[in-house]
Amino acid sequence: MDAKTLCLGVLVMGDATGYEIRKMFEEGPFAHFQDVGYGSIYPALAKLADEGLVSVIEMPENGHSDRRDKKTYRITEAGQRAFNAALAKPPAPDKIRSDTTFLMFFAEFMDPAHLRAVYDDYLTYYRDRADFLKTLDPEGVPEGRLFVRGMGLAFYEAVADYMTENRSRLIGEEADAAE
Amino acid sequence: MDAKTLCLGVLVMGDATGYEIRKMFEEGPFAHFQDVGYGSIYPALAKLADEGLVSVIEMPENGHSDRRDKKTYRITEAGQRAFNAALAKPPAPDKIRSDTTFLMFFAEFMDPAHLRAVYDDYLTYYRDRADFLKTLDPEGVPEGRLFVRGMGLAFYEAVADYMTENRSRLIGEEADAAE
DNA sequence: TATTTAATATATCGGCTTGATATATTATAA
DNA sequence: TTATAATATATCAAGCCGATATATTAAATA
Repeated sequence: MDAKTLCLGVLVMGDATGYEIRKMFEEGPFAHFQDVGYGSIYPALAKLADEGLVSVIEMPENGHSDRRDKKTYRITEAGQRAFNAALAKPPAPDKIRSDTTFLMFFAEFMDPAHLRAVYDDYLTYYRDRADFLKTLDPEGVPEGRLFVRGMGLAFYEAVADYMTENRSRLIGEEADAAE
Repeated sequence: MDAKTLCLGVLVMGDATGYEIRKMFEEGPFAHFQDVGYGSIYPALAKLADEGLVSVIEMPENGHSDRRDKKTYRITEAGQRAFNAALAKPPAPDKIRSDTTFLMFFAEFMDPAHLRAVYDDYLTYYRDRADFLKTLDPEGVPEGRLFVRGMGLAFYEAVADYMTENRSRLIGEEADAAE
């Protein structure tokens, strides 16, 4: 899924600036299964505007502001069609990059204290992500989004539970005593 | 984790060609949490050789072969040190790219038959991956690798179970009847 | 046996992404 | 009032990705 399609996906849900699009992937509803940075978003929006798939609204509501540079993007009808076409294509296989898992794979080569710190940070992160998803209100959210949210929760909890139950397999007592 | 470190990780487990390194990430023990292609591996191996972190053995065992181009790589002592140093650094956060999840997020916009095909392919893939991990023999495998294998299994099963239990939320009966 | 297909193996290249950085404004907190 | 955090756009070098080209060797099929 290229940056252009990801941007269109955000824009079908409503107008947004490049900054707001980024937030959707950093901490918003896409955070647990997609990522895209400014370095991809701004060029993608420029191309989409070139192709007529989005329109640019410079400074919408607060008309009297001095702020010249804020640009809000809106998907066009052609953009809607392009997005639907992208959804109709067979998706690429999942791609997961977990450096932490790579470290745990080589646990034998690692300093026990460092391994323990990495392990517990990772476990905390996964538990926090799961807890966060549980706080979200399902009211008025389309079924597709709720389904994906539930799948993210299942995933985060499975990993966190596994790491809680199997911690002693990688983390020795000395490492715990060390702090 | 850059391509150089990933290659070193494979080589600490034994000598390998670029092709064999790739297989480790495509279908081998790293398949469920890392990926790297030829376009990264061959340049990385060249750089590692330049820096003295790996040595190159051209045509090892079958001495009389006509095959001139096969290159087997072996990690050096400096390479071992470089790898240990890479393991000691704090790992980057996980990065997940699931185009299929992105599609399911926008289930409302999709053709039901296509959604169903995508859904069931994905579910089958996850179930197959889980089943495959269960067939592996734990005999003689270091604890770190077994731990990671178990975590992969927990992850695959959690997703497959969720998708089995919640299928009807996204996939209607018409879509099933359509085939 | 001959031929085709699949697997092994190296390598490159354009386009795209990543992560860092620069810059400036606006809102909030101290 | 001042400092800090959040909002916002943009660019760039380095590196990665997917596709492609090429060739050999092993296995399967006709």
